[in-house]
Amino acid sequence: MESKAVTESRRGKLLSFYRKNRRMPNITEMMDLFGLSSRSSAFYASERLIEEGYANKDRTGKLVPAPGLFRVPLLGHIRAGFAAPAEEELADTVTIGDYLIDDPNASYLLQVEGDSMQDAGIQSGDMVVFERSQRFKPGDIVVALTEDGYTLKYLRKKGQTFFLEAANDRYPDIHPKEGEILGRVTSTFRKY
Amino acid sequence: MESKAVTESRRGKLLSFYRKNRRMPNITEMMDLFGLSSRSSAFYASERLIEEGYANKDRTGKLVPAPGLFRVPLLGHIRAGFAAPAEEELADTVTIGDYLIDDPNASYLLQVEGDSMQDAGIQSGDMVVFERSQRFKPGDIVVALTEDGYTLKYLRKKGQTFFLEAANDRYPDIHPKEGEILGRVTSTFRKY
DNA sequence: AGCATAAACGAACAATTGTTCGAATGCTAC
DNA sequence: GTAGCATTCGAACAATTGTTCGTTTATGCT
Repeated sequence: MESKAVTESRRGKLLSFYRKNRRMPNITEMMDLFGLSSRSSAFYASERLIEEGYANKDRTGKLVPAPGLFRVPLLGHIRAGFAAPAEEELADTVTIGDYLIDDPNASYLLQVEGDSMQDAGIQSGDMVVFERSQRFKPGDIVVALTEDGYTLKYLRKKGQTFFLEAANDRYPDIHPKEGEILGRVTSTFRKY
Repeated sequence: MESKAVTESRRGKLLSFYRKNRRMPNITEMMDLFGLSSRSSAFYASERLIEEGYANKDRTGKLVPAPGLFRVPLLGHIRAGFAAPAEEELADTVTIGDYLIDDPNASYLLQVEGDSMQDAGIQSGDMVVFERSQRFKPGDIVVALTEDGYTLKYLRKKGQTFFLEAANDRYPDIHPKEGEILGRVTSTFRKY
């Protein structure tokens, strides 16, 4: 029984279709996509894909992507400087966009220039997602709008007063005015 | 004419529907979604959304998300340590998942543990996307599978020999054997 | 061989699909 | 007001939708 392999190959075609058309195929399109010549065969095939966790169906019967479809293999953990074993078998599911942005309506992007947050692992050119809100606490990396423009800094607290500290010794602290802090950095990403 | 505002509010509803159902609504569903009582009104509304760049239509007439639907406002650039002006008006389009992964079939995730790449802005806990291929060059951050497990290192070249260098002075260089280098790091991301 | 199961097929079903049309309603500017 | 435009409505169209059924072909196992 090579059914597993067939279904796996169809997962690839399904994923390609989804990436190209930004929607899942309907039964007729699956027929073409899989090279079948009967719509009922495609219907049968779709049920296999659902069994494998690659897709789901609406209450209306429409095909919808399941998390498994986007699966990017998570190989394991890189331990310390001197590496450690990792379970190649283990595959976990991460949909990166949704993972990085919790509240799409309050989230904004900033591209970082300069080295003020270098010691916090944020380099020049990195993209920063920040959530516009007043719910931040000491230790958070915050986006502040000072008279000079946007800044990225650690929020610190000394006694009752907040101040902004760069993650780079070469920059002095800043004491922000009321309402200058726009939000909290929730994630960052970088492309090489 | 407040059409712009109405359409903008419908974009929100459309985006919510899409995030919830992982597909775009059909005409009937749009009717319910927008509180209209005629399918032809929803059809008309859909054409407005297409005009605004929030959606598109297949050759089959099905609604498909356009890049504008996922738009995350890009506020501007944070310059140097001492901030710089940024055009709040400017909004650019980034679909993060697609942006970070070029070749979905050859890409894998690793979660970093340890501080060996700290000076390269990769911290413990960061997620690393790497592309499994032999096309890498000196200066790339590569994933190597040594006898101790996975390691993340800079690929360097001295004369004719390659070696692996950590972005942290406390770790020594490694001279990898043939075929030990699995691939090249193409992007990283981190969530706070 | 023979049996059992899996997969594909073609025909048919009612329901839903995107779309068009003409008529009504609302709104803004004169 | 009235003229013009944008929007909504309800009805109707042919085409496509997901699904079911009974039958046929392929595959694996003993």
